[in-house]
Amino acid sequence: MTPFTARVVRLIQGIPEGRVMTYGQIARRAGSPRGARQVVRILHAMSERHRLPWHRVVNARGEIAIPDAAGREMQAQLLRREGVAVDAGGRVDLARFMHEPEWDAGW
DNA sequence: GCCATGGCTAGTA
DNA sequence: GCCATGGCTAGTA
Repeated sequence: MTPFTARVVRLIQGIPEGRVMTYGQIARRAGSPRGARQVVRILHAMSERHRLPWHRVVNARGEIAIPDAAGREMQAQLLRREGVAVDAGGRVDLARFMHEPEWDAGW
């Protein structure tokens, strides 16, 4: 695991219940302002092994961005279960639910 | 080294 | 257009 990957993992692990972060926001906090797509990759590769709350990551517009319908539905359920309002279009109000970590992953 | 990958995104038209 | 990875390949040693 590279240092960048480790920082991304820690940031995602630090998202509390009932809050979300965006791909780009995580990339910025991990020191790679335009690395949003790397966050996608890491989510795929590391979610299981590192017990990442993958469902707390949405795109810059607050939308659930999983390709297949079943996955989108599952993410919406997981979020609602912890108190995040997801509208019919699969959108979350970032003004209400976005998590801003106190710390930038140390680098 | 090269190249595909990927659930993106800032900022035009 | 961006860019960090992993896998594969040509082509040296």
